[in-house]
Amino acid sequence: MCRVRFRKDSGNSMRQQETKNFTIKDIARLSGVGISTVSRVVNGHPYVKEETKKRVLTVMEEYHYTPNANAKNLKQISANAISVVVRGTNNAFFASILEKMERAIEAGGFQCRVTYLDERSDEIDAARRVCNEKKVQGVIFLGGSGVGREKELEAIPVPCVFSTESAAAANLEHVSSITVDDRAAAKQAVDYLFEMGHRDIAVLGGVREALNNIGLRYQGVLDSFREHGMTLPEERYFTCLFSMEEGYNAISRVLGTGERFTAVFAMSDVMAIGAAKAITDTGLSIPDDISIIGYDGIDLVRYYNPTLATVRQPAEEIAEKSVALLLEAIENDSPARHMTLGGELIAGASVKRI
Amino acid sequence: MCRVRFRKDSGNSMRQQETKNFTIKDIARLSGVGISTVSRVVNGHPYVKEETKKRVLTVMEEYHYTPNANAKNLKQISANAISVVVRGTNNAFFASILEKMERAIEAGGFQCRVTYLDERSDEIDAARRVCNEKKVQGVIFLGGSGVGREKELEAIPVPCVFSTESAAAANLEHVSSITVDDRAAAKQAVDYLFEMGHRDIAVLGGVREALNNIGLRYQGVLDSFREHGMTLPEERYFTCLFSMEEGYNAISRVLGTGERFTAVFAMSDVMAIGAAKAITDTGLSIPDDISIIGYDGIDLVRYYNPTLATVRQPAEEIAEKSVALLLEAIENDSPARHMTLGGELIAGASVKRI
DNA sequence: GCAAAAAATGAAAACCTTTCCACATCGGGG
DNA sequence: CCCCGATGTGGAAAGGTTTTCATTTTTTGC
Repeated sequence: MCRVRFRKDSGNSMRQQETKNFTIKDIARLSGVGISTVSRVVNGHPYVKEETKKRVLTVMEEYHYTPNANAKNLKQISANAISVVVRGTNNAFFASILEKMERAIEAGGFQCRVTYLDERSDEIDAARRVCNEKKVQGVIFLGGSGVGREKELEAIPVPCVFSTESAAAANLEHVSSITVDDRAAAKQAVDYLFEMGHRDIAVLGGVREALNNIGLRYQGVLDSFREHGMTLPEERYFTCLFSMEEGYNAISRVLGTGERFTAVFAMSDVMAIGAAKAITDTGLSIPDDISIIGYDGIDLVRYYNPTLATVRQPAEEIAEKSVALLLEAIENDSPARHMTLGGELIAGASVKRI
Repeated sequence: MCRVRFRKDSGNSMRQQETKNFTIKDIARLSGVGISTVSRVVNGHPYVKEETKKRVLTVMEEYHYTPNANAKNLKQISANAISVVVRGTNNAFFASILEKMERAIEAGGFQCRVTYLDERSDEIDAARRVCNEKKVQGVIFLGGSGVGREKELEAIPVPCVFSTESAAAANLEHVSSITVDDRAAAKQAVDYLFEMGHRDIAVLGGVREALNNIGLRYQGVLDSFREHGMTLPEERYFTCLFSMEEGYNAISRVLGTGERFTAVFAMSDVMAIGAAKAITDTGLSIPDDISIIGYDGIDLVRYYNPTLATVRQPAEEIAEKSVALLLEAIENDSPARHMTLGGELIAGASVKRI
């Protein structure tokens, strides 16, 4: 009776199914009221007689009515929502920040709308789209940089916060940023290795570019080497992508050639885990033969064997501050701010004093 | 000049920013053509003079025009899209399936639209909403069961596939399913432990309910015990949630009481990792003191120390078959099918023969 | 050159909702 | 009894797009 699904009886060409979506109009007709009354019921507005409301709700229930969010968003002006644009799914570090952001945003009385970006898509484009469509009042970019794109950012009509990427557009009045001092944090990691007596240190990282996190972490590495009166030989920097598999492959390859070093700094924990496995698979021991320290501070490092040392990026604080800054900008029209947080060295059984 | 952002000059109450979204109409006016022409340019339809097209594109570029997806979806009938409704983010096993599904869907010439569900939301509701709004032609439920909700599923006007959850609604002509034989797969894991000489086996799993995956895996465990002429003592079944932390806590607690066993079967790999760390933190060795085998076959098990034995659910095949079944149902109107796949035992250094 | 076919274009309807405005009903106070 | 405010209700416009249909322009074939 509430069946809404038909198939064409023919069995030939277009077997597309015909569907009838119940609209607010149908519900209005079926319950003998006007569409505005149904709308009021749906949205819990006052000034609907109790009896009418009950009748409409019954009909809605019976016909499985669901409001069409497209039409709603198309019409509605203010949604009290914040959008988070995340670069890449499947990233444990971002996932943990995102989770905390969601909580903070909801605690602030806003809805949270997450957009996941794949490699192909552009974050500023995505943000503009979200602003247009969903009528959000602020945007957080998680893992996007927006560097050199001031002109396009200008076209975004709501306050923005760039979170975790080092180089946010710093000269726009509506664009704030929260970043970790990657250079100092990476230096901490390498300092720690030196402090533990290591002299032959390898670095596992990504492609070094001047202004991104990787470049900054690399600078931090160099800082530490310099401060200890040494230099990082180019053949001790191994480039790979940020995944366990890539970390594994990179280190396996190197160790396979007979190359040896006493410690590795990996620019992300997942890389570090891949590297760690490569080391043990080669028959070497962590930390007896090679020490290893990662970067990020994902949960997993605590559960790995041995516990991995790392430099923790303060996910909690990044999330909270990002949201706080954005809410402030939205609610008090306060100017853009740029905050830098510090990393925290987390010791672990993966580093040995030699 | 292409600035579209203003602030009210007052500094007092409503500091909401006023925005002007450029619409297709604006672009039409600004480039001196009709709106239908702009629409054709945007969507790459034929029958637009090269010159006109160029002019419109220039204007679009200049004013950062982005089509409003709400309006688009509101109007558009057929989108050639498939929706995947995923229960829960932050699940490595689902993430790997999802990734493969996305590829398969795009290879099949469809767009893939992912909806992530949090604990609060209902998957069938979400699916109905997606069907209404986005005009998708099929739905895959990743990790949803739909059991006992035939009536509601009937209201979904497109073919559906339930993926990975054991108990899909089996009597609807448009609802297919792909599942793993959890009972047999779990039995394999425990059989393996018996085969390796273990007699004192503990099980780490979730809340057992008759018809869900956990319940089936539990049945498989009992099957194995029975076949080996033994029973699983109730105090050897530890209930916990599916996370590293919970696995760690559960096993730590037990080991802390001095309780001992020679092997653990954990009903998910993340649990197994937590458990493994709890074991080593207690000063025991894997596999010398306690062997451990997990379930799922996430990538991480290969990189853990020691390599974790597991029963791999064939993620690749689950994804491919799910999509294939759905495409078949969409394109050939073929009837619903229900497939069961097998698990694959992956040996690992975490299990020792005793 | 001319007719007809093909290409190019624009106007307007439709998609589903919210919201504004107008109207109706109903007590109660004068 | 009348008017008024409060309460309840419906009609219609608006929001941005796609699509159909009609119309104009261009090309093609003879």
